[in-house]
Amino acid sequence: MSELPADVALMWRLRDPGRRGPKPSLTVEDITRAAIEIADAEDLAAVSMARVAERLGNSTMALYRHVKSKDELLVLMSDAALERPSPLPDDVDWRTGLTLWAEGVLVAIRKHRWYSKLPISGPPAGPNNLAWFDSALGALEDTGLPEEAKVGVVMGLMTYVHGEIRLSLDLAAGFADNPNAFSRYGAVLSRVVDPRQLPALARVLDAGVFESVGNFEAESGEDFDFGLQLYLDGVAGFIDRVCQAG
Amino acid sequence: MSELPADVALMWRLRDPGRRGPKPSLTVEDITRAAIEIADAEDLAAVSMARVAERLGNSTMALYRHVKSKDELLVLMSDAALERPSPLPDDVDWRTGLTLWAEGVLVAIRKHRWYSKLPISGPPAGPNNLAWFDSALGALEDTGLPEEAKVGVVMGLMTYVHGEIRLSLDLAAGFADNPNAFSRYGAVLSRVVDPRQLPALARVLDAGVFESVGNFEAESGEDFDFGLQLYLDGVAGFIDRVCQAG
DNA sequence: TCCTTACTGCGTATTCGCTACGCTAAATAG
DNA sequence: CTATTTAGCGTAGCGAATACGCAGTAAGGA
Repeated sequence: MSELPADVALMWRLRDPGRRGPKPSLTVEDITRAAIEIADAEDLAAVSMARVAERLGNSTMALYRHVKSKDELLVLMSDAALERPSPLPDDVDWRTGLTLWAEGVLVAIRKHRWYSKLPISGPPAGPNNLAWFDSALGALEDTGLPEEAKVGVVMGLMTYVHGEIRLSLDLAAGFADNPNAFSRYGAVLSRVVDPRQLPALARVLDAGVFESVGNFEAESGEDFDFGLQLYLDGVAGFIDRVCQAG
Repeated sequence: MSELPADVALMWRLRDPGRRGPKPSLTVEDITRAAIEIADAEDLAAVSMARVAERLGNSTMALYRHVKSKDELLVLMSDAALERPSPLPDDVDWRTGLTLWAEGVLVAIRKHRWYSKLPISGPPAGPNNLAWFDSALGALEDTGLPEEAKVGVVMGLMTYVHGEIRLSLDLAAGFADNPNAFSRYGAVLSRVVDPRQLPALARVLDAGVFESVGNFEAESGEDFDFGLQLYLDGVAGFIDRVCQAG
């Protein structure tokens, strides 16, 4: 029985209950929760070991008895911040299932706007992340795809969904700083784009695409769904192809 | 004539050539180039103002005459690190064009493995980023899509491509640290996944999907192309639908 | 020519972050 | 009761970003 990586063991709460020594007054979960609360209230950049310890009424160095480094804490946060997915209804087709799934991810991450600023440490390994992974795979159960293809489809979907969320949250942050940033973007580009050198972009600007002010939240939701449905269209074609061949 | 944002002005080299005072011994391009060289050779984390200044034979604080903050420097790096796209051949259809485009982005970013660790500061605004944007829009020129739809398609594509690159570069980094990390991943999961709670994932593990060791580079390239083609399948359907309706 | 003025380079110092190290005290095993 | 393990934490080292102000330099104007 080889050792599991330390962060995985922590996320799954697999620790031989240490016998000797004083009772811990802190748990890893406390630390993770406190860090998440700070990030929620302020920013990921506001999460320092000192701030977390202060919020728990402990000294900075006490945290290092429970967490090897700040990076490890970030890994723990990346699993703990996601709540479990609610189970998909049994009677929906794969496409509805994956759409619901994607919207669920969106809802879950929107509660923690710092989430997509976390560094990627590796493939999903914590209980919550794996539960989401499982949920998406489950939606493909009746498609008849081979397991490896399911993994490919779900990986691509995760990439798209996380990328889109990252982008829209970051743009939303810039938007909050400066409410007319979006229409201003069109103005800046038209000052700088030379139609000789960037003709296609110039046509887009002429068409006024970046001038609509509108409701930013709503528009970014539309973009999210638009790209998602394109990807799912592709998946549908892929499933047809595989199943006719099989 | 309203002011452009400072970073945009710097990226486009729009600065009234200062008249009085000593000749600058540094330029913004020097600074940006030095920072990129450090990041290439070591890591994005190795880029500190002190290191950049040292490499240029200047003092740390001298940099601040040319760059407002380190964040601004990162923005400059994010444009300067991308070389211009080579023009797409004139006679290819949109799909071939976008595939070439995506591969070009992949090649360009692979030269700077720190690229996807940069924080997103906003929509593309520098000359190189906009050239890539223009290039992708140009590939859709003959499709008859309205300009706004082209933008949506390209935005989704950028999201997917950048997300996939980010993921694959980060996994590759973990892989370099520990060459059997991938097969180890399967072992870790099977230790931790309960088939009762995560049945779909357990089936994937049983099928041995995470046990192939193989050539990691090649496999990640396949995944990249697989997801890309799924997305482009979706775009093809979208174009058909729009053009039939129009 | 000489002064004014704007601008560059840079030394100093502050503030903040992560974390190695080692001490003290607590709790348990034998 | 003693030895051992472990928790909390104070101190200190190191490195990073950057505010501030001084000194020297080159152009414009008299």
